[in-house]
Amino acid sequence: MIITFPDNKKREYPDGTTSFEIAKSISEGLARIVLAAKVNGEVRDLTRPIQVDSTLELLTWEQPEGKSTFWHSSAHLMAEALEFYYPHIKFWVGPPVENGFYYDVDLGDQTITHEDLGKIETKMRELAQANHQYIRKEIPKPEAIAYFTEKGDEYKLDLLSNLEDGNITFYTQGSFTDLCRGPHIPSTGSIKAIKLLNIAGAYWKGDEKNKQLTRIYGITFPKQKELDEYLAMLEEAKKRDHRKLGKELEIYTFDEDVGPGLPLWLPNGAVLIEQLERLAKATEKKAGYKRVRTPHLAKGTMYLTSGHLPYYEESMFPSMNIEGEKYFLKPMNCPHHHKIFKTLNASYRDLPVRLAEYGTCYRYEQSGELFGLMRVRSLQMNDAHIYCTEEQFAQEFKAVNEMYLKYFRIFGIEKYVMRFSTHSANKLGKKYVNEPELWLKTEAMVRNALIESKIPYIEVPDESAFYGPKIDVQVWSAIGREFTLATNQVDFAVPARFGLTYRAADNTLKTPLCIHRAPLGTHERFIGFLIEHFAGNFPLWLTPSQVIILPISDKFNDYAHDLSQELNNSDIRSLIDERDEKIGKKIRDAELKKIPYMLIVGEKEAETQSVAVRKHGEGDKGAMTKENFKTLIQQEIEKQLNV
RNA sequence: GCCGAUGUAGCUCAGUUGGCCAGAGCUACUGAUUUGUAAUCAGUGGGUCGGGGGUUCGAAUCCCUCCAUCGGCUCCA
Repeated sequence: MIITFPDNKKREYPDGTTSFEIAKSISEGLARIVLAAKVNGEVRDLTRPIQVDSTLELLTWEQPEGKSTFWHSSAHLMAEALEFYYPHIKFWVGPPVENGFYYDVDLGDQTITHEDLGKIETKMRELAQANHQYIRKEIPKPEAIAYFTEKGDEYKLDLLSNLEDGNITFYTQGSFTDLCRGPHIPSTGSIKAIKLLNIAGAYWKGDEKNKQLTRIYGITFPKQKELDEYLAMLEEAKKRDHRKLGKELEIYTFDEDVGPGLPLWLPNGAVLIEQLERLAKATEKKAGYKRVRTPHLAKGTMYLTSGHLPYYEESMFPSMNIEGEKYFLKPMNCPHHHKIFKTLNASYRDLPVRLAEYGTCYRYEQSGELFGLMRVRSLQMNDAHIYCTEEQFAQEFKAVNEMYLKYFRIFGIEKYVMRFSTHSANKLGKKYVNEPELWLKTEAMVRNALIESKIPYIEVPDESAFYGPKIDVQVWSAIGREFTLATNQVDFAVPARFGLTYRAADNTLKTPLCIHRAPLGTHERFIGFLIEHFAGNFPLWLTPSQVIILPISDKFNDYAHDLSQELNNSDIRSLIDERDEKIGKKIRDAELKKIPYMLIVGEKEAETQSVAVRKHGEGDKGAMTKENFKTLIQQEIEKQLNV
C-alpha cells in the first residue's frame, strides 16, 4: 500500500502495517513522541493496522488532536484510579477539553473532596508508570448491552441506546474497561505529569432537571516541566484577574447591603466609564446616531407587546405593583426605543434612524451566574437601535461591523471571533417567533453582509435571539475565559408587534427592520475585560489618573499644586502625592498604582518651571518644560485614538 | 437555582488538638525627618473573627441555618 504524508511524499509499506510501525520507520525519536494517527482524515489509534492506500499524519503533542487524544486517555487513567478507591462508582463521559479533561461520575452515597485528589493523583502516577497498553476491542451491541445490564450501569446503557447497531468499541487499560469510541494513545507510560484541578457538580446530559453528577477536572502533560509552566501561567493569570486588580486599583466594589451583582463604581472606575462613553458618543455622532433617554422601568404591558415577558420573565426582577399596574425594571432598552421611533412618524426619507442610549438595565441573573464585573445584575449597555429599510440593511449592518473593528483597533483586541447565531426550524413558535420565511430571509441577508465585508465568522445554529439572527463577538480574557463582548442583532419581529411603520416611496406603510447593536457590550463587562486585557496598565487616554506629581519634599508642594492646576486646565488628569515620604517611596507607590506618568518636582524644576518625567514601567525620561510635557501627553492620546 | 469550597482589621494573611484581654505586615492618623527615580524611623488607632441560633464551664475553632464570595453546571433577550 502507498502511504501519503502531509508534505505529499509517498512511501510504500506492506498492507496491515500500523501507524506506529510507520512512525518507527521514519525515526525512533518520532516513535517516542507520536500519540495518534490521522488516517484519511480520521484520528485513530497508532496500533491499528492500515490496509489500503492512505494519507497519514502522525500526531504528537504539538497537534491539537494529539493533545486531545492524550487527555482523553488521561481521563481513562483517572477513571481507573477512581475505580480503585470507589469500587461502586459509575461513569458517564470523560472527554478532553480545552485545557485538560474531566470525567463525570456518580459516586452514589459517597462524596469526594479536594483532599482526596492527592491520593487519586498518586494512584494515577503509579498506574501511568506501569505503562499499561490501551487495548481496543470490538463487541457486538447486544453483548455490550448484556454486559452493562449485568453491571447495573444505567449511564453506559443510555450511551449505548444512542449508538447505531453493529460493533461497539471498548478500551481497556490495566484493570479498567470503558465503552469508548477512542482513539487512545498506545500506553499510559507517556503520561508523565498529572494534576487534578477541581471538583464540580454537573447535570447529567447538561439538563438542570436531571440528577447532578460529580465532575472531576484534571490536566496532564508528557513532561513535568510543561505542567510546571502551565501552573505558573495560571498563577500569572490570577494576577490579571479583574476582581483582584479592580480592588487594588480602586475601580469598583460590591457591598452586601447593596446586593449581589450590583457593582459600585469608585471614582477611578467612573473615569473609565466616562472615557468609554466619550469615545462612543464621538464615534456615534460621526456615524449619524441620535441620542435619546428613557426611564428605568415600564409597565408589563409594554413587555407583553414586545414579546419579552413570556420568554424572559423569570430573568427579570419581579414586578412591582403601582396603582394596580405591574411595572418592571427594564432588562433592555429596545422597547422604549421602539416607542420613540413610533412618535417620529418617519418616512423612507428619514431612514435609517439610529437611536442611541447608554441606558442602565437590570437583569435577574441566577445567583450562581454572577461573576465579578463580567456577569452582573445592573448593567449599562453601549446600546443603539437602527431602524432601516430592507435595502438599507446590508450597508447599515456593515457599518456597525466597521465600528466594532475600529474599537478593536483602539483597544488592541486581536483575538476575536464573530459568532453568527441562527434559528432552529423545529423550535419555531417556541424559542423563536413563528416566521419561517423571514428567518431564512434575514439570515441570508446577514450571511451575505458578512461575506461581502470579508469578516471571518462561525455559524452556530439554534442560538439566535427569539426575534432574529444575531452576531456575537467572542473574546478571551487573560484568564482564558471566553466572553461575549459585543452583540449585533437583527430584529424582524418586534417592530411589527409595536406597529412600527414608515411611509414608503410608493405611499404604502411598511415595517422597518431593526438592528440592535452594542459594540462595547455592557460597560461592566467591557471594563472587566479591559482590566484583564491591559493587566491594569490602561492606555493614557483611558486611565483614571494619567499623571502623578511627586514633590521631592513638602517645600515643593506649592509648585506641585500650580502644575496640577495647569494640567487640569489642559484636560489632563493628575494626582499629587503630598505625603511626607521619601521620593523612592512615592515612586514605588505610583508604580504600583500603574499611573502612566510620574512628574518628580524639586528645587531645579520649581526654579525653571519644568518637570522630571518618569514613565511607568520604563523609568526616568529626563527633564522637560511643562509645555513640552503637555504636548507629549496630548500627542500620545491623539495617536492612541486615531488608529 | 444546583454540586463543592471559602468567609479573621480598609487590604494581604497568621491563629496549633476548643482554654489567659484575637496577632503580623501594609494602609490610616500623630511626631521626628526635608529627602532626587521601586519601601526613613518611632508612636497611635482600628476587628461583636460574615449574620443568627445551638453544643460546652469555656467557641474564631464543633453543629445547624441564613448571607456573600470562589470553582464548575445550568442560564445569558
